[in-house]
Parts: sequence; structure tokens; C-alpha cells
Amino acid sequence: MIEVRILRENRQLAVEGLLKRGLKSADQTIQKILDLDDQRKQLQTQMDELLRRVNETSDEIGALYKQGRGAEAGEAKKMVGEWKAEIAGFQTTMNETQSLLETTLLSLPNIPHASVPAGQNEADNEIIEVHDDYMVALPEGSKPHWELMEEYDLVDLALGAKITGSGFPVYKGQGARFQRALIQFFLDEAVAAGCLEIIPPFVVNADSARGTGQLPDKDGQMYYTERDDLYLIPTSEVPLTNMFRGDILDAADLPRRLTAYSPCFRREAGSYGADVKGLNRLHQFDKVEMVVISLPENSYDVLDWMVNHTKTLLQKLELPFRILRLCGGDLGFTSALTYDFEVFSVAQKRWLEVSSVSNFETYQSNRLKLRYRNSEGRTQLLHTLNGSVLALPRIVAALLEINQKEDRIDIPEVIKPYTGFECIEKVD
RNA sequence: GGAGAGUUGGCCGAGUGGUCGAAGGCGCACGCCUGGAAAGUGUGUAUACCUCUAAAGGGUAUCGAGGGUUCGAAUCCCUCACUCUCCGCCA
Repeated sequence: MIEVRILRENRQLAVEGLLKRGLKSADQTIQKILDLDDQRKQLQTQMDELLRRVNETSDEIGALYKQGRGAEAGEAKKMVGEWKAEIAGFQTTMNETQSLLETTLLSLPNIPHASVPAGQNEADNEIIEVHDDYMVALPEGSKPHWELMEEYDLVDLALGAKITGSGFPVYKGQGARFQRALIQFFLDEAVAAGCLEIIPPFVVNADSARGTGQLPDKDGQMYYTERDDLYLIPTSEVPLTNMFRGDILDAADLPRRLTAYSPCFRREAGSYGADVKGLNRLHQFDKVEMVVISLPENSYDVLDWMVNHTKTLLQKLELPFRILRLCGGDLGFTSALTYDFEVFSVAQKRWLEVSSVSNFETYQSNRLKLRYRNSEGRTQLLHTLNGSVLALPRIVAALLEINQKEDRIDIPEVIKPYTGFECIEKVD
């Protein structure tokens, strides 16, 4: 949720920024928001005045009774009654105005950062770095990861479909161990970089889902347990960021850097065919996430730091990858600036997104009411950032494909201490 | 799942209809005292919104959340959430 203050003070910049998302009606929407906000203020003033009179008169009534002047008190009561009816009217209008204001604000996505290129979709994303040091051309007869998974009995999608449904894989044997090793490696790297490791709840309440912006706009994409009114997390960003909901942090304690592994649950029914084959797209997948709460003035340095961290991970895994700066049209609703990391799937011959690193500026913290006290002693909204470090399935897919040999699949050097085996071999 | 007890400011804790945004204590900040510190002592110490503004000030709301009774609610009533204790169940 954008701060009204920003819209008021930097209206032109906001309109220009939102235009990069292809949002042409932004100026009208902003006008509506400012009008509603003005209306809200006016109502507040009038209502407060009435409430003041009620409070004052109530005190007087008490005093009159003590003095035994019941008749006068009765008169005063009548007046209060009238005011109260008036207040009730104001209250109704106020509530309507407030909720309309909020709905309108929620309909507005975050204002893109100055560096975000205009554009409609992923084709317009800006490729800012390509790391092809580890790019290889696979020999004839090489296989895509879904064939390798089956051949080496690492991941069983059919079995998952039997137990749960499609998109819920079963990892087995060396496949399970490999997955766990990668998770462990990613967590260790994040902790070494200064993050506090967290194991959060994997199910959250509606307040949390709202806090990070999954509600109301991504309602249909989350699994929901009606009986208890809880949501399965689509990413650990949700519980991690909501740890700070409503908090006023001490500037000296910032930045707060957190990391967590969690399974992620997503209902999203995507496209069909090769796009969703194998591990490309799943309803349940594993991810290690990083969340940072930062002072506003430092948040873009933090973003660079996070990008650098992710870059290092991919280099250590010896994968070919590239970094994209998302264009306005592809940018997530709540993000001001997002870098996507894509690894190259050498067998599928296409890029797969494995990480998304974003700065939300105050968009999330405004809804979370996550603040700090500045040097003047005033509370001010903080910036929130998060990024995947990394999402597992596509990393696994890319690693299996690029490291396949005739009779085995090699394990990246840095992962060997975690797997305890040097390569994946066929089991009889 | 059953029974009972609770939820007050950063923390502890008083407060059963008006003078309560809330005693007292702790903590914290600043000052005095001191060569310096401790002790002592004084002052201050919530959040949001509105108004005003150079600053200060003023108003409104908030005592778990929401609703109700009342001229007036931290205090009475209802609903919900959470915490604790005991019992049950369980990894």
C-alpha cells in the first residue's frame, strides 16, 4: 500500500513511475485518493469536535448531579443525545470513506524505481549480466532432467500424484539427500553472510497474508484451510516479514537480516506442456529465502548486497546464469525494483527463473506498520526486501542436466560435503 | 476436546461507573550532586489521526479485539482471539 504522503508530495513522479507499468489511469486514481483523504480529514475534524462536546458535557452532568441539580442535568442529557445521533452519522460516512480509500490505495501497485525500464512483459526485461563461464554444450543423447529423475529414481511425480495430486513430487534416496544437501548449503551460506536463521510456521493467518500483500490480490493462489481460517505459505517471506508486523524497531538494530528454509505451496495453475514438465513448475517446492528490514536510506545498498549474495551462490554451484532487471510490466505488484536470476537449462535449452530479489520500499511496511524511530524521535516506515537464495526445483533440474555423464550425475564440489557422496549413480 | 483463571504503558503492577491515558515501582533519557562513578535527587518517558504551526500548543481515539448498556466505561453485559493451570489425547 503506497503512502498517501508520497502521492501527495511526489504526484508527478508517481504518475510517471506507474506509467512504466502501463498504468494509464494512475493520475485519476491518485486524484481520487487525495480527494478521499481530504474528505476523511474533514470528517475527522468535525467528528472530533462533536466528541469533544460530548465529553465536556458529560463531565458537567456528573458535576450537576453532585450538586443536586437534576433538572439541568436532564437538559444536558438531551443535547448529548442529539450530538450522539449526529456522531453516528459521521461515523458511518467516515467508515465508508475509509474503506473506499483503502480499497483504492490497494488497487495501486508500488511505484517502480527510477532504474526500472518501461515495458509490457518479460520480453522487455533488461538483461544486465550474463555469466556463461560454465556454459557447456551437451553431447548427443543427453537428457532433460525429467528423464534423469526417472532413470536414477530421484524424484517421483507419479507417486506424488497418487498420494496428493500433480505437482507434489516425492523425492527419493539420493534425490532426497541431494535436495536436503542443497538446502543445508544455502542456509549455511546465508548465515555466514550475517542472517539469523529462522524456522517459521508454514501456515499463517489472514492478517499476515494481508501484511505482505498476498491478500487481497493473490487470494486464489494460496491454499486455504477453511476450518481454521489459515493459509499455507506461498513463500517464507510471509512469516518472516510478518515477524515484524506492528513493530517499532531501534535504528541501531538495523538492518535485520533473516533466512529460512520452507516448503512453498502455490495453487497457481500455469500453462501446460514443456513449461510445467518435470520440476519446472510445482504446487509444493522447497526454497531458502532471505528477508531484510532496512533503513530507507540503505535499502538499495542492501538490494545490491542480496543480488551479490545470490550471484555468489550460483557461481559456487558452477551454473550458467543471467541477471535481469524486470521491466514495469513484469514487476510484481508490491515491488519497486526486482532482479530475477535465471539459470540455463542446457537440456531444455532455455532459461529458468530461480530467484527473485526485490526491494519493496515502504509498500509492505505501510500495511505492516513496521517502523523505526529516526534521529528526531519521529516514527518512520522502514523498507523491506526479500529474495530467494535459492528456489530448489529448477536449480536441481539445471544441476542434473548439466552434470550428467554417461553412467552417473556429478555433484557440484561445494555440495559434496553435504551429500556425503561424490555422484549420483543408478540403483538396481 | 473438557473445566477454571487471566489479558492494563518498554517491563512489573494498582485500579469495579465521572476528578483515569491511567497510582506505584523497574527500566530508559536528560539534569543536579561527584575529581569520576555508585548511591541520592529532580524532570521527562505510548501510538495513531485531526487541527495549528517557525516552534510550542489544542482536540479525538486506544487499558487483548469487536459490539452493547449509560449523559459518562479500564471498570457493567455479549461475542471472539490469545495466555496460563488442571484433566483428556498425542509426536
